[in-house]
Amino acid sequence: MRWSKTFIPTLKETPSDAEVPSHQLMLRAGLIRQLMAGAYTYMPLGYRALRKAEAIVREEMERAGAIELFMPALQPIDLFERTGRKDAFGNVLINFEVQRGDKKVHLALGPTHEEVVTDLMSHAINSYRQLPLTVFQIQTKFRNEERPRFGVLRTSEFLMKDAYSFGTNLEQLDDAYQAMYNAYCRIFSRCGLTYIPVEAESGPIGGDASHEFMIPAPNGEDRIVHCKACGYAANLERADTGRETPPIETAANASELKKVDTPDATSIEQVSKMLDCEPSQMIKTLIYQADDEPVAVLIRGDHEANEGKIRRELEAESVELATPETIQKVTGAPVGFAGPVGISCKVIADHDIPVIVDAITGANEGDAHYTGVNVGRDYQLDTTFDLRNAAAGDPCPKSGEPMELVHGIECGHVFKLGTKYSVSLGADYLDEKEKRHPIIMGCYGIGVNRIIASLAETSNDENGLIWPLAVAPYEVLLIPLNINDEEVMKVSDNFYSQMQDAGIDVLYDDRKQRPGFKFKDADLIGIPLRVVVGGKGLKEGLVEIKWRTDGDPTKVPVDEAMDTVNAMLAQRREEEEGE
RNA sequence: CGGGAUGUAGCUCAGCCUGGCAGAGCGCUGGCUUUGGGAGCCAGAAGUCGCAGGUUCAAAUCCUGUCAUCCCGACCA
Repeated sequence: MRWSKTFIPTLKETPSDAEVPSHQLMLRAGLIRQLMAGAYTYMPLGYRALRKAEAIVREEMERAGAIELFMPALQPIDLFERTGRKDAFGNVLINFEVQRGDKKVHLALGPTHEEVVTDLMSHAINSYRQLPLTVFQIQTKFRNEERPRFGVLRTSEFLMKDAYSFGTNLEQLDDAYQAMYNAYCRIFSRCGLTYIPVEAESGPIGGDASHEFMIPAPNGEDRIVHCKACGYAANLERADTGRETPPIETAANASELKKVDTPDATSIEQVSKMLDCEPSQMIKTLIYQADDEPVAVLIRGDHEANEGKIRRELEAESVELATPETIQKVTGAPVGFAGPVGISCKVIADHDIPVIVDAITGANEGDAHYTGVNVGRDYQLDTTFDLRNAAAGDPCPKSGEPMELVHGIECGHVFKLGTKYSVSLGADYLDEKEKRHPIIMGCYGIGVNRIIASLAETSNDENGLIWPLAVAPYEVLLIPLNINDEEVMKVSDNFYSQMQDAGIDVLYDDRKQRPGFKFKDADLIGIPLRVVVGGKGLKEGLVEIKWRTDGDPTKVPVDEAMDTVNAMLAQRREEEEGE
């Protein structure tokens, strides 16, 4: 493609609305343009990259045995009512009524396609002989994000590859899941991304029934803990910590229990400021309503309670923060002054609680806290639990080594669904004994835009983007330095047609611009291989070839240049595949 | 939905406090020169100062409302 004939509006300055690197660079490199919050046009260069990523996804899906189909984005709201997800999605589900003759039809724009695909299979699958089956599609999804942000990382309309597996038993589900998991690893590595498969919320099936594929990036929305030693990684909410119950005994040097006035100080922050202490010295006493029973949960002041873990330890159906009335009843104090000393309900504590010597807690009395609170003497614990979110430095549950906190961009998710949708939408099959069973399903998503955005986010330098060959909009950027120089143009035109003939994706910068201008644009858009034809070099019979990441170009005789380019591309392709 | 910020030329921004001709750089158009890391000179085009209302002789500037965008939080397949 000739640059002069395509449409690549690069920007010298960074638009003020863009904050994260991917957004800034994609805008500046002319890959995208914003229409409104959460909706972007993919410009020719950006769309080429997107389509290359899409092609890799498609290839690997097919290699894994999945079959491509294409479902409607417009869906009847009825399907979401039957699965209960109209309420579950709430505002996120874009839905509206349209007039059709004398009827009103209530439609939704698909945020995902479990309903549609399950409905499809409920009609199309009758027998166990038709299973297992995995289908996929690559299609635009719609979600009314309450807050679209980070440019193209979180949008209300996005390209997603979604696959769904159908099987008769757990072995078939495991096989499909494993096939998808492996395909995802290949996809992300072929796209040149470093990725971490992360254990995620596993739902009703339990075990390792769900993984998210995270691209580590400082601006990622998700926080995960990661053990470098053994590779264990999990969502902050999901992650176990390898901590154990410490000895529960009163410290020998414990100070006296004292009540101090803390007027209006109801938060950890306020109390720590008023009493001039660290939040880690404090015990947060949260009163939860676990089903019908109020329970006090003790968490260190600087930690975050994890309601999922609390619910599991209490074996409760539901856990939520208690009402002010309940708190008043249990603690005898208004909200913000609860503490374990003399409280009148069940108390459970996190592992980190009993080791706090001379802790500070609420006094179960308005405007007052205790200092010098010590386990065994002032309050009693039988044992302790893992009740909080994991934090940097926590020991890994597998290796015991300290874990690090990593921010990540969620680019893929594999999930064992079980029979949730097949039951509610009546997708059954008959087994060999003519017995009816719900089909066992799995679902597997990849955000294709996020592959591109993650690359922009993580693969760049101060001059611009750096594409891997596999996803780059073009593989080679051919630059004649002076289009008024006949000799330069003769050689360049010749290269251009030879490259096209060789099947190389080449962008030909035939614009009437000064060399500096072209070099700056070249670095900005980050095409992997740059071939420069200039008057000076030609006098010695040389052209310059350089990877985007190289410091200096290699000078090559004109008649060897094509061979060199082909060889360099071939080698790089092999390296990227082999990763 | 709560908190914060910003809306002035295609882009980056000044002007607003203290009301009085609508500004600069980049980009764009034409011309000449230049041609190895975002060129120089000359001449131009380009704005409903987000929108609506109010105060005033007079509003980009002050007041009220509203919309949009960005950031933090809440929420989130």
